[in-house]
Amino acid sequence: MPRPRKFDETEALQKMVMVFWRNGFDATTTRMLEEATGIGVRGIANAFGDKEEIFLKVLAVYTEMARGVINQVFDPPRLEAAQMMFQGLAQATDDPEDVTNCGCLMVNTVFELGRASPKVREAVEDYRAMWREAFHAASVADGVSDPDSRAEFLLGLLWGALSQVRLMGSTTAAAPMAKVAVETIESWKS
Amino acid sequence: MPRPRKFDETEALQKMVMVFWRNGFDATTTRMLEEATGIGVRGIANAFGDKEEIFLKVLAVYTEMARGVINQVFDPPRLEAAQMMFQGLAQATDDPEDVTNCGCLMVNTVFELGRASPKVREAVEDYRAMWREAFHAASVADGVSDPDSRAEFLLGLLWGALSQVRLMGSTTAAAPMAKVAVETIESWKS
DNA sequence: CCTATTTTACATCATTTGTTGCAAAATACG
DNA sequence: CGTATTTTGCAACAAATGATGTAAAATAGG
Repeated sequence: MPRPRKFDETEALQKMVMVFWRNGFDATTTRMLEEATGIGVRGIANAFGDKEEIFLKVLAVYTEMARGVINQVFDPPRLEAAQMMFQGLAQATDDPEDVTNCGCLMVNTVFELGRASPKVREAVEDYRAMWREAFHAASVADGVSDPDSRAEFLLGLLWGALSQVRLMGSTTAAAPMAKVAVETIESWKS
Repeated sequence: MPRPRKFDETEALQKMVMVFWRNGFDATTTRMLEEATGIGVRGIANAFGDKEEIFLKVLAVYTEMARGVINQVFDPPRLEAAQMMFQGLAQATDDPEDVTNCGCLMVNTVFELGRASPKVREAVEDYRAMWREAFHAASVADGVSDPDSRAEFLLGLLWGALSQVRLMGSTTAAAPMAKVAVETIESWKS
């Protein structure tokens, strides 16, 4: 009985992920979301709620994207997988418009919103927990001592490297940090 | 002949440094600057210019503050000084209102403004160059090989650690990264 | 075909916020 | 004491922008 939607929800969400990823929360205007999705403001608000609700849905999509990568690379969970993550992170992208040169949406979000929104903070914490667990499982699988601390350290190093990417606007900026990360992990083995 | 100012310029600037440091550029409103300095908007604009000009002056003050610390700690320039920097960075502050728990104004600024303002970006680059040179001089003084890369790496690690501070809102968040930084530098010696 | 229900498009509203105009106030010099 | 010049405070302005009201449009079921 109702009039059907003219757009695909998940497709629209993915487009909005890119907009927020590239511009952050504040700098993303409703007009930009209109242009990116082809949907009017009213339609967006009708389907996804207000700006914060949209952003939370965007963060959820982003988290699932990352979860997919993690599940793929950390199968089986190994420290080598962590090394691959760091190496891949610092790999140069040919396309200057590549969104990965914007760093990580979660890292950037924390800097922008800080502790302003509890729900956003919660989403970021969940995201961090996901990575922490991946690193922890890898540490356990390779039998290193004190996997808790190792995981925490790797998480910090990852976020630091992503900060560098955002700062310089290029994934190559993380190369020095990635290099030492790989060497450090290597020294943990055996 | 002119009417004299009711406030001290450098004192007002230092107070504004704290406001921007704690809240960032966008979240800092003219009203907050009024409240912090006790000067009206008109007086601030009259003395320092518009918001971007104010911010640039604030960045300059911040840079000089850091330069003072660097000159003190890196005298003489030694890798041990770099180690002390990292250790001090991760030291817990008793006061939860301590502004150092907000991370580094320069790091936070890059995340917020990105490449929006060329002048701001230039100020950040100058700030980074200052630290890079300190690390470089220390590397040269201790005779390590490839001081250029070492300096770049230490700079990246420092910014990564400061990202962690901002993220978690506490200097203790940088402890794991500071620990590995100290160990890594230690391994360079001899 | 008619109707109920949702979507859509357009416009408008309300709020925030950086900026500026204007007149009064204050001081140093002649 | 008078005046020139700057500062100050109040207010209003202008722009950006997220949100919303309203009516037309579209579709599925009766």
